[in-house]
Amino acid sequence: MATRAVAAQRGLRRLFSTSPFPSFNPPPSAAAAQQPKAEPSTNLFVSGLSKRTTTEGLKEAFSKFGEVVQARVVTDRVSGYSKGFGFVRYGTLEDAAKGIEGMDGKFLDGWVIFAEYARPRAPPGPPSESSQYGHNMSSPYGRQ
DNA sequence: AGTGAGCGT
Repeated sequence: MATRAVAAQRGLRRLFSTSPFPSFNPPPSAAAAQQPKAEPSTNLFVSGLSKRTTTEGLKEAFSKFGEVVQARVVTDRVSGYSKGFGFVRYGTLEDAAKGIEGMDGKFLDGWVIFAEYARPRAPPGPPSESSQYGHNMSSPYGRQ
């Protein structure tokens, strides 16, 4: 038997084969905490990247399926090494969809990569003192 | 660390 690499990703799709109780309805709020399919977005989250994969390599790989406006491989801020995942932004939603269908589960630099719609980075909030990094060089004033 | 799931400088 050949070893097959099954892309299990993060979550498992639970299928409802048959309803044991036809009188009852499936729980509406049971799995409503998370959408099975991410909302269409021009931002793509790409994981499973090789440590050797860089931003231009990622952009070149995804540019074959659409116009990549912005691409970035997330690297450590201190060392500068790749964390193994990155983000790709297309110009349109359809190009983003083609990019996912074209690159998800494919190989890049010897590693299987996973492409999906990325979540919103951060909600546009008011100027707050919240800082994810050490220094808090806040300039709350002069902000429009 | 060469770390291997994940959502960003």
